[in-house]
Amino acid sequence: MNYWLIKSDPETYAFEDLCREGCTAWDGVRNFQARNNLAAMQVGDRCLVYHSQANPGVVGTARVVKAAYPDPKADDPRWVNVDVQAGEPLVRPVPLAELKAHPVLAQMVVVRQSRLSVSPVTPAEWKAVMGLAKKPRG
DNA sequence: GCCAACGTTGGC
DNA sequence: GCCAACGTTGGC
Repeated sequence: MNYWLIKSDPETYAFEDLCREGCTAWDGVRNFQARNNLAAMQVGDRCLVYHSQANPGVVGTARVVKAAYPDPKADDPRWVNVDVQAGEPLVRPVPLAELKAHPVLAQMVVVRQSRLSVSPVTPAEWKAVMGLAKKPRG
């Protein structure tokens, strides 16, 4: 099982929207690197859901329930979607500033390459984020 | 609103 | 194939 981070602008589609829907197609990715990451996802993989823009940070988790398939809205079938199911909101969201300040998490792909919308997460990074999410304060 | 990083486009 | 110009994204 692998870990990933999927990014969304909450004004467009927030984690709360995913929780309300229960499950959604993660679509609209038009970047090769992000596409390759989507294509590598397997059913059962876990995702951190990250909000960009105002208050950037990790806000919740999700699970991959359907592996990559062509994005019906794309001209080119090589652009793919996956379906994800809402997991749990983090007890305390972890802001980007805390990722940057953390010795392990500062190395996360999303921190180093802020424009990449789908990125891999290592088990150690996942664990560290979950640890921070349980702390009452940074 | 500004700027940096990055991707894409188009001229050559 | 190179590179400058331009557009987009995201953090601050």
